[in-house]
Amino acid sequence: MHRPLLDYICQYSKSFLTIEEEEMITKAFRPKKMRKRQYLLQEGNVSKYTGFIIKGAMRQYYIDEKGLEHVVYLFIENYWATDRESFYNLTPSIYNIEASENTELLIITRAELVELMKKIPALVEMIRVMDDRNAIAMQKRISANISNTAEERYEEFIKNYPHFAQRFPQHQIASFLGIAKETLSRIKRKPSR
Amino acid sequence: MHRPLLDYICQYSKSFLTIEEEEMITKAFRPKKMRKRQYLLQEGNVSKYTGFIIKGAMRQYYIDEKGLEHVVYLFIENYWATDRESFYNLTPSIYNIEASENTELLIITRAELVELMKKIPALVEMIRVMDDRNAIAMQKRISANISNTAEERYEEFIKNYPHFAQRFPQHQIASFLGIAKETLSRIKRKPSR
DNA sequence: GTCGACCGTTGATTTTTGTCGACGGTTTTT
DNA sequence: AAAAACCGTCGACAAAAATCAACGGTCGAC
Repeated sequence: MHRPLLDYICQYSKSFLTIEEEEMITKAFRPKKMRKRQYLLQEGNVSKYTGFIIKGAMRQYYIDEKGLEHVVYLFIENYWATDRESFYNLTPSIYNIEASENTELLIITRAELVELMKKIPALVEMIRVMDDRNAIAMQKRISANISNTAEERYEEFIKNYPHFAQRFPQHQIASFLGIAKETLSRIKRKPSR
Repeated sequence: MHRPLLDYICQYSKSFLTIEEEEMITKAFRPKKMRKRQYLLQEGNVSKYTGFIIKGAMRQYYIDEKGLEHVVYLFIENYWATDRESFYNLTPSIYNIEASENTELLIITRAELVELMKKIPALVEMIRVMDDRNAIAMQKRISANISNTAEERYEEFIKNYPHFAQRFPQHQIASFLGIAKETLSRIKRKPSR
């Protein structure tokens, strides 16, 4: 079941892994099965693991002072789920990461990951490339948030992430886009052009 | 004039630089002086350089289809100015990076940076740490954008970046926060608590 | 099979924010 | 020194989106 992860590393590092490296990775990333509604991370805890999603879907959200949920990330296969700040600093997180479907993950702790990075250059390179792509994606999301209307943001979301709309309930997508669920419902109803 | 950069690398990589490393860095990062209103990057061009700001201030923005300017980043001393996507992929950028004051930079090309990273581990480590901090900062900005009102976003901005309010005109800060300049003017007028 | 959560939808209304036009005070340019 | 550009502010109004309340459908738990 580690194949998707190994492929992923090769793809993004643009290099090959030796058999020994593959074995080290397979040993370090432990499989974890989660049922729908289980938490990979709960508010107040340290984000102990980074999880690579093999099969399933998750969402990351926080609860504000008024008790309202705000979705900050949606994850499906081949995404990395963790609260980066908490995972790196080992500080308590304000976020929850919850399985939206029954989900299979490969998980690793910070200490294990640091060790593995010392031994496997391709992993370091993969992480660097992911950081870059992630920074670019976040920049685009910020651009959309500061300059587009709710409708434009939704259309862009559907265009860029067509699979997500089928996997997550509509009110969570609305939250992810920063709009009320009723507003999203009305946007979808009205004939776009 | 390279001292701030060398200090910066030591600080974030948590390691020391040898004399030889310092010399390599000093040779690779070239000083560039820019007058207010000059461009480090213009829309349509490749973001050829990454610039480390020694003295001064810059802003990164783009012009939308309606001809309106949207500020996506504000930079002051000890910030890195570049369009990451364009710099990394060598593709044309949609952004402009303009000096808001007379500014002194240290600039480096992608090819030079790649070479330098092969020779200086502390530089690689510094970039990794910066990527982390940057990802965390962007995540917070996204959280604020999807869940806070204009007034809350402004207060958070003032709290987290107190120096910026003095360095940039108010309408640029409004744009950065994703609100109309008139709205920001009204927020400031009204007695906050 | 029934009950209760969850989910999406709709209408009515309120709140927030944007747009437009105008004005006076600076600063910059010529 | 005059002209032009820039900047923040304000009022009136329009548009966008949030909020509140209610309803019917689906699905899972018991």
